[in-house]
Amino acid sequence: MSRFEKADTTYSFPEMEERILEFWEREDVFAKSLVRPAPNGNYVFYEGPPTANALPHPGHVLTRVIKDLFPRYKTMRGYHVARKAGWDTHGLPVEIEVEKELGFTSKDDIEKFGIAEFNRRCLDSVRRYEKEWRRISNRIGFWLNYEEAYFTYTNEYLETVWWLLRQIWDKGLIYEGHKIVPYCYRCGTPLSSHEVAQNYKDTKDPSIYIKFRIKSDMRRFGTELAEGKTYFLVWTTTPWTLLSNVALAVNPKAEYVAVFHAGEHLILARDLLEATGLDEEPVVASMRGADLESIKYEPLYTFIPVEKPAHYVVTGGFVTLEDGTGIVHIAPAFGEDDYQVGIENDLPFVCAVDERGNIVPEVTDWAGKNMKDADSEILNDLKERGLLFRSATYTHAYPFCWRCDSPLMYYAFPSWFIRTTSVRDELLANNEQINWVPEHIGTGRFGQWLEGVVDWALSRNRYWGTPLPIWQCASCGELHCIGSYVELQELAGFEADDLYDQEKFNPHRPFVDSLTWKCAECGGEMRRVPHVIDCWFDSGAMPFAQHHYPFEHKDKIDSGAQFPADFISEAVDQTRGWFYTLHAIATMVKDSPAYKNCLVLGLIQDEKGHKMSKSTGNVADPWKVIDRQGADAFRWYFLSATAPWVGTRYSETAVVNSLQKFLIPLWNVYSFFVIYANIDDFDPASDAKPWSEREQLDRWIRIKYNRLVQSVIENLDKYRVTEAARSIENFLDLLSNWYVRRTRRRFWQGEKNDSKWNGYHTLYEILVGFSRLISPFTPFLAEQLHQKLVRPFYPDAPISVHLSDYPEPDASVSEPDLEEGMDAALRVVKLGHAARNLSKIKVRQPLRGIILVTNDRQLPAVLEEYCGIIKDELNIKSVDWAEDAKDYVDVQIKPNFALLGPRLGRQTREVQQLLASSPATELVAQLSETGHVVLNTSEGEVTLDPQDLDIRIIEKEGTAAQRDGNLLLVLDLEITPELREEGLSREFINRVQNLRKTLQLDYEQRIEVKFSVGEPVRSAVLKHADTIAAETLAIDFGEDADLADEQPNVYTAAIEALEVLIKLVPVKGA
RNA sequence: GGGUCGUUAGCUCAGGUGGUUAGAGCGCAUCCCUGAUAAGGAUGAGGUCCCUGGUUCGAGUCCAGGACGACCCA
Repeated sequence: MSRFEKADTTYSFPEMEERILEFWEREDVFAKSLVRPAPNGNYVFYEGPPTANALPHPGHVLTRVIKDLFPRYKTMRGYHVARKAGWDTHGLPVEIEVEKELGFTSKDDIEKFGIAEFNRRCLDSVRRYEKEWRRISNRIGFWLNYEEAYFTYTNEYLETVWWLLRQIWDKGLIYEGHKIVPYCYRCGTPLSSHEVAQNYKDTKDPSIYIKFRIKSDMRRFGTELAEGKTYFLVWTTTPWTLLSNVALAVNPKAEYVAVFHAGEHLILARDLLEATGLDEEPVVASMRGADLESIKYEPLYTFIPVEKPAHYVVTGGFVTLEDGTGIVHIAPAFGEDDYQVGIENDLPFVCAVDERGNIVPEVTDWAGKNMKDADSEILNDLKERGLLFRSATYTHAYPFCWRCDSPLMYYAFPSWFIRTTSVRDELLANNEQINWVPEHIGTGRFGQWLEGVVDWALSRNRYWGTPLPIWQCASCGELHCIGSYVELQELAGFEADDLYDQEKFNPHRPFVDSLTWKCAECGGEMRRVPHVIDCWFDSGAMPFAQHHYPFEHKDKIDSGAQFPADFISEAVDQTRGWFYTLHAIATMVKDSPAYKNCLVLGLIQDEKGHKMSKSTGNVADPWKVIDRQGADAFRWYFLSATAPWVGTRYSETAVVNSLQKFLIPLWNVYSFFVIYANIDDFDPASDAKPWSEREQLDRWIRIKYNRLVQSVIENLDKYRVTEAARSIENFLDLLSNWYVRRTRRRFWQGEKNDSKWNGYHTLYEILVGFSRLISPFTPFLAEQLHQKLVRPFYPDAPISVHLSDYPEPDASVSEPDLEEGMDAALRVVKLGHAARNLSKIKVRQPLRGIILVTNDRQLPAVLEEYCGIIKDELNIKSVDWAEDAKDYVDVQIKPNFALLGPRLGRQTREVQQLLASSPATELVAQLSETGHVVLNTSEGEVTLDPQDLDIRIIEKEGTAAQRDGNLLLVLDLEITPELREEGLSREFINRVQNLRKTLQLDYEQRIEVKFSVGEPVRSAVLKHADTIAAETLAIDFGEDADLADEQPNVYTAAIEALEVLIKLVPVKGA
């Protein structure tokens, strides 16, 4: 009868995991973990909502592994971790996905198709991907509360977003302005930077130099310039923007000159004289850019009247001297820099081109023409007026629309902004309260971003998103921001039975666009502005919106129960995404950080170190590895391989490595335990001896285990995942390769004695504790151990390992002598194996002994109790300490640099040389006689005390010796006839054991053995017959000279080129 | 163009506050162990610690400049 379920060594981890998933589902384990007693209160985790517009890739799996680790850990440590799932459902990425499906190329297609239906398709798409995300999240054991997941498109969520916007509105932080965006006039849509980056092409544009005639008095720069024939020379590649020119910009620090050319004076940067071919002309004046500020010039065109002062020189650091003339023409409608300059100098906003790329009617000469087509006509006009200095063509990289290949234009769109610049100080102050892991993100990437924060461009000219809740009066321009559905209903007076059922009331476009009311000021019609908002605002609103705050669950936020978060974690690309929007909204609305600890993950790269992306097609499918190696292997790889914030090169081989390093050895230890516990019918619930009565090795592994618990908790509390995982690996190595290895013999003993029972109890307790310790890391294998080791014996135990308490370190577990001694023994054994290797004498051959040499006076006493283990492990008869070290070692003396360096300074090097050139033995003799060493240096005598010297022992040439620091081990290589016979008998045992294994005999199967072999093996085997019989479980053992290899049950083997015949017959019923 | 991180063995990565023998795992070679082992152990080969300069008695480590790579932002 077996108490423990057999643990095959040919085991499929993925299959085991599938069974455990079923078990979790059947028993509803996650739900049960949520209602566990939580004496330590809440640990708040925010799930950063994935945008459900594509399949998850390995990077997402990493994020989800980390996001699972801490909630599991904290739950087991007595916290309640609510962890609502969430999905980011709005936004351009989703729209593009649907546009692709429907084969759309422009916004017109969407409007023809119908916004309502288009939005419905967006929702369908999101739902579809959400299923895939749930499937993989579930498979890797990422526990989240999907039952109560938040979706950013729901009425509840959206209402909170409106409420938040209203709070920000009430603070006067929302305004309308212009945003320069890359824009395709054919598709009628702005493009995101990602789209722009897809289609840069080399293109030919006009390269023209134009003269702007100066109106101001230039006399102060020289009398020659007073005559009115002085011009600014300006370069541009977009003649059509000249229609919208309102200023010229110079670099205030650069040097400008006026040159005389063809009867006129031209002003440009000195550095660009040669590039414009004016370097031969006489320079009549020179000035700083700053001197030119405010100088007025005649506008080239006056089709559009300006309502503010314009057409003068401004200064700006962005003006470079790399090409052109060092004087830049400014058209605020058509460039980011230009727009900023316009704001800073309060310039008028002139826009001579409409949204379709055509010249506006006011420009009577070219009204209705496409801007590009107007280029040449404008050129001709300037030429006729004598204002064109030179024209050529110019080849440069320029972005084109990735859909229709039209050249993009940078166009100033009316947009709504949040004035985040006015809360910059608060953003920075709240950032101080966040613990960033790694630290540099907080001060670097994130902190610097906050310092240079710009106003948040909030609106988007799109369809599938949270509508901007701002209504404007068509007559007087009065604005109103809506903060709740009730308010909207009162104003707009629509019918809805249920404001939270989208069948009855859908706050999305197009319905919301139809709601209007009379302006309170003038009686005009209040209409909604047409925009939706940036979907990043949605995700940043999740701390509040996931609870429909403040309309419901007001207390969760106000009491601090679910705000701010204790922990969030996403990849580094979220720095300016979710990390920022969470922070900005929380700061503006609550003047608080939104999260206390933020673990920033590196990006997962492909095998060549490049970011995985859909467009390059190097995205690995995580399912392959999960199906083949299992989720635990995947998880362990991410958690142990490298620091999570360092980008990791991902490959299946790497996952296999981590499987072999951790999961397989652990499985083997478990399987070993099960084999012997079943043979001996071990009952874990039986009485265990107190630790004080157990063996050294048992107490030692418990000490190491206790240290492990301490280390894992310390590291996890600091969010140091890799360190925690590595300490687990190191412990497993000690458990498997020292504790189990050294304990095996105890389990092999035939009778059931205390020593054996102590071993079972110890290994059992360690394995059970270990399973809890690793359960946040590898939840499946941990569960397997719990189910097989604990549940059958302790009916009252939690039904899942994830419902048990996390191990706590036990301060009373400490035996410094034991720990030091065993560690030293390990060190000696390592040296012994190394020495045996050098001597090429295998461990099976017993040797007389080892001689240890050290100048550590404590070591012999420390090691005394552990000589038995050393002898056994190294297969030697004695461990001796050398009385006279000189026979085995030489001495090497070096300065103790850490002490002598600061004291001697420059002399250090000379002392080093003197020590190296003096015979070490003499120095040692001097030291033992006088207590110090005196050296004659060029700068006088130097006296060195023992602590100033680093005395090392080194092995003499030609001995089978190995050294580790100041411990040297010498192997006695002489093999006496007795040792030789013993060695041969062990060879024989090995052959029989190999046979047992080949024949797949049960571990306890008794056998009958006959053998036939020549000398010298024969007499060795006969001499040690009793031992051989005992070791191989042979109840009948003897020589049979008549064996022949054709006979049944007779096998051949070889010992040192000598053929051995062995007849092996299992004994029935024994 | 600005910012952040990185560059250490064939590969993947460790190397608080500077201290003279730079480590681990994988891979390779040789050997050992195996009555838990798809395992494990040992030894070996394999390093201009990206380059240049500086600080220092002493630099993989600190400073400056540069090269290359990745990412973010213009």
